[in-house]
Amino acid sequence: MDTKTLCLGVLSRGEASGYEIKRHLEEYFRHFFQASYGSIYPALAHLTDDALVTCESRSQEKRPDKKVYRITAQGRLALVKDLFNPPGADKIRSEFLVTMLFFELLPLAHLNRVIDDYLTANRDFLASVEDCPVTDPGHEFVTGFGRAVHGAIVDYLEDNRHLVEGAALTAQARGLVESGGLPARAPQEVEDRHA
Amino acid sequence: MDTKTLCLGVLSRGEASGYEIKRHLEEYFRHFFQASYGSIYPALAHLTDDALVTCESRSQEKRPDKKVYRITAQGRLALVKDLFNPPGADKIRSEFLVTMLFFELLPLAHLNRVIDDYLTANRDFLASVEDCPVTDPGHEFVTGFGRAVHGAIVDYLEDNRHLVEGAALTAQARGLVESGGLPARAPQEVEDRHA
DNA sequence: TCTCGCATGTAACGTGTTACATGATTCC
DNA sequence: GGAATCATGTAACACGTTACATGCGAGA
Repeated sequence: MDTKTLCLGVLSRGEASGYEIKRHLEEYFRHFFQASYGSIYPALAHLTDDALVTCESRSQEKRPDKKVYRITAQGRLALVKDLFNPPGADKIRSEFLVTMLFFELLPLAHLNRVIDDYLTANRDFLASVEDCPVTDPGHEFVTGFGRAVHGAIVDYLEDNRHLVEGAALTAQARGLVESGGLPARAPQEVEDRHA
Repeated sequence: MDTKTLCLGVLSRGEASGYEIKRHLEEYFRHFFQASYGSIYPALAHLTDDALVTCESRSQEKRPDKKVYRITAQGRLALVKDLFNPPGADKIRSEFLVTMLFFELLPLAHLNRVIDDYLTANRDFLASVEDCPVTDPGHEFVTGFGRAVHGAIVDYLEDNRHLVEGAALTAQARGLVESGGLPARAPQEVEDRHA
């Protein structure tokens, strides 16, 4: 399953240009599949070669030409075949979690910022999902899934960021003591953060 | 951030061979970063070229030689530098969710199976996490994160699989009616499933 | 004027996966 | 006898990202 399948899927619901497919993917797939023009346009070219889609150029006034793609009968068949394969395990790559795993190498202030940013990104995602009208049961299911996961992430971070931040704080305080600094204020600061 | 960083991270906690790094990554990172030998061994070779790690061959009796890698001072510096970069957004690719989005192209029985399998995989993950002893705060945080996310997924699927399964069922029943079949038993079956 | 949205594409590059190749030991 | 674990690596292949290249119109 790759960008080609995604394009076929979008086209199975109606004709579209490469640009429109990108918009569509951004709206519905963003949180579990990413695709850039650099993968969409080559995918569309490949699908056209294989006669899984047809392409019609429409000249527009005051706009660049638009290439409208439509799925063919063979394309629908190929899509169903592909969807019939048992889906592979989710592939996840989270630089955030790698950073957390090695948090002891980072200063507390940096850690705070990284966690704040990650929380903000997740909250933004949740907010953006609310504005998005649901079109069909598949979309509703997938959107709800995203809401559930990102909601769980936000809750978890709010309740458990102290695990790493607390450890980073003590490590930092220890460092200050060893170097003759004054660790006295630091614990107070963290109390404020979470008050 | 790539496999090289991961290897440096593991080595920052002690010497290890390529094989051991793989085991370690599987144990701690599996749910948010995957790495195969095909990426680990070349990464290690590259790190050695850059003097970020050193490599020592140890001959073993009754075993193939082992190459033990150790991080250097420059390696530690490179790791910290890398960890200091603001982590990029999580990259997720879920074939399962793509399948759900286009569920209307699949027969109900197949849909049931796919969802059952996905649920099983998530429950297995949760169970395997319970057996895994926690070693440090970073590990604890990251493991708890995985538990929160996969727990939310299991709960969501249990409560909401009817969204797609119900729609698939009505679509299938409509198809049967149109083709002159007998749709009468199907609704009963689904009642049983979720009883 | 400048940025944003519409609109299409390519080329270089990086990175990872899969399959292949080898080989001994231990446990069932 | 066969599978699993320990152990290392390469080569071909697939795939995707990023930056680059081009160009008009509308609105601030």
